[in-house]
Amino acid sequence: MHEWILKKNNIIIKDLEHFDPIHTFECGQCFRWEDIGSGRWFGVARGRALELEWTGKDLIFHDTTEEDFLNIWYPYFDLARDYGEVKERLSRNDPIMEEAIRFGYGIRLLRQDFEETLISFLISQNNGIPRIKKIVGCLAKTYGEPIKCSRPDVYTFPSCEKLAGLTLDDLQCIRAGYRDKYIHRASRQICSGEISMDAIMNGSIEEARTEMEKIFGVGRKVADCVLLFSGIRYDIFPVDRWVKRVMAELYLGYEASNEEVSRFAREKFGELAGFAQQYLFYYAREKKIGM
DNA sequence: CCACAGGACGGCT
DNA sequence: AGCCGTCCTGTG
Repeated sequence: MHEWILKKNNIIIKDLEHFDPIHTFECGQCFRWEDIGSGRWFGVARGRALELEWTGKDLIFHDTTEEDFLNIWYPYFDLARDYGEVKERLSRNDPIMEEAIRFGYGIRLLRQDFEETLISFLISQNNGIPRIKKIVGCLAKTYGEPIKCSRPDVYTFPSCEKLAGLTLDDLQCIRAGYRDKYIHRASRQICSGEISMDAIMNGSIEEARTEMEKIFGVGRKVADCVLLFSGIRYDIFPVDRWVKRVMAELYLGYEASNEEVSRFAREKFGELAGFAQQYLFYYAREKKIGM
């Protein structure tokens, strides 16, 4: 447990290591955090809004309660994990990974809400990050619940229950294109109980993937992203174009199939494969590998 | 005007 | 089981 202090309505973790908001929020795992300047970021997660400040060594949670800090933000930012150990184990005998970690040293894998992660990554397919953020923001604004906080016009991410009640026509306004039918059917599948959350949460990796891929619009890539970014499992290595190219250039020497890249990485990085994927993804984008 | 973007579906062989 | 045309929309 990190030491923290409560000062007025703010909670401060002093001298936090292995964190940088740019690395964490810009590594492709989340779409609702915004740089508002002066080291501050504003985001919405798990039905709460938060203004986060990073001084370079202290992390400040503005206007929050101890209860929300402990129940929501501590797990959300994966603060219980020893990232020093993760990095040490990943970079042992691996100078490539050591270099990648030097670039993205402040990455943390956020434990995001399952439904939000699912819908967000359905939207992500065949789309760039700016447009994903735009659609997700519009979805929240149109169908989420308003949140009272320091900033105006802030909304929760709508639940699948809410989305399941909408028609395709209702979804047209978010401009998600052909993905709107994925949102429509997927949210209904989640609510109807057709999808076994037990298989996803507690099954083997094969069982979890098979169950995820029953969801309309979910293929291997989206399934793996949701399993990783909602904190269900970490021994998983989502392969997209970027990761495929960075793996070809840094490790394999040739462009292997997604399946082969994923197998190779899971064998090499084991239970830390998910962390390795994030360091490599961030590194690939920073170094523009694969453009 | 056309290519293509951080995929998946569905129909074809 | 693998290949490939197609899918909305915004941006270059």
